[in-house]
Amino acid sequence: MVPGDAKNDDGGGRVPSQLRKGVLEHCVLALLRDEPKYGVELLAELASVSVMTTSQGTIYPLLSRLRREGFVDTELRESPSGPPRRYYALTPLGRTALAEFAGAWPRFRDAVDHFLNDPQGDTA
Amino acid sequence: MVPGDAKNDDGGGRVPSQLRKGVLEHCVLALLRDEPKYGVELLAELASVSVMTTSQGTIYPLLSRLRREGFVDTELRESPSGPPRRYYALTPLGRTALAEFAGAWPRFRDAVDHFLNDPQGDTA
DNA sequence: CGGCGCTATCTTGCATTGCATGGTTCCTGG
DNA sequence: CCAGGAACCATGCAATGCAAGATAGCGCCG
Repeated sequence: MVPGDAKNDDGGGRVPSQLRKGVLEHCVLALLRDEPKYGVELLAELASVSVMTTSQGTIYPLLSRLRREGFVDTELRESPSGPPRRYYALTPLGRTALAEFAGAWPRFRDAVDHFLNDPQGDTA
Repeated sequence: MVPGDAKNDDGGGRVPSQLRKGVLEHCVLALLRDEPKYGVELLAELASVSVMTTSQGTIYPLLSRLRREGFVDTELRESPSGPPRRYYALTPLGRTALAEFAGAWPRFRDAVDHFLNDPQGDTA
């Protein structure tokens, strides 16, 4: 098994992996907002908030997609020790997508909160 | 096309359909928390919060899955006018699943908020 | 100098799940 | 009887996270 892989994080609260669908991509864009980062670095920053822990098999296909669709630009840089790293940087298109998601997310989040807390539409 | 179908709700705020993955199912469980409901009724209540608008092609396979996995129990009742309706009611297992999700959701929600608002881990 | 392990990237195949489309059944109204 | 609507369901597709495995550069230690 490849080191750095993440199994199901049952400790403390299992979050169905399906929840991450369509969100992980935008979290990655958010992480790139201020500066370019490379794959393993992104993986570590995601894992710093345990529910977002994911694996290389998830992040690399995702990054390839972002690149193919023009949301990020890449640049190969040498590492001080180890193989070269591929850095990903937001393009203007990527920034637009991030802003769109940032606008849509609160509506979605509040909708789920609504159904969980007030499923019958009771008047509070 | 079947009446009552919902296309992409672009008006007012596009929410990627992938976002709903793994959430819709639990919203349905939440809607059934207090009383049994039938398919078209669930569809209408979901649509009352526009970002959750979905179609029959989504809800019926989902309900079948919930039934197959023992989260809901079903009962056929006659309608005052029209074909009989299949009512879905939560089983104890379904309540457990709902409670689990209700516990996991806030962690997930806060994680996304974190990345969107504070991607670099800055101290506020 | 040669093997081992670490960092880092990438590929393949699969499972889950929302969605579009289309079809069937039952009831009501003309 | 026929038209139309309400309600249910099945099929096939597409998006995407994931497990598992392959490859390559670099440094350490024997």
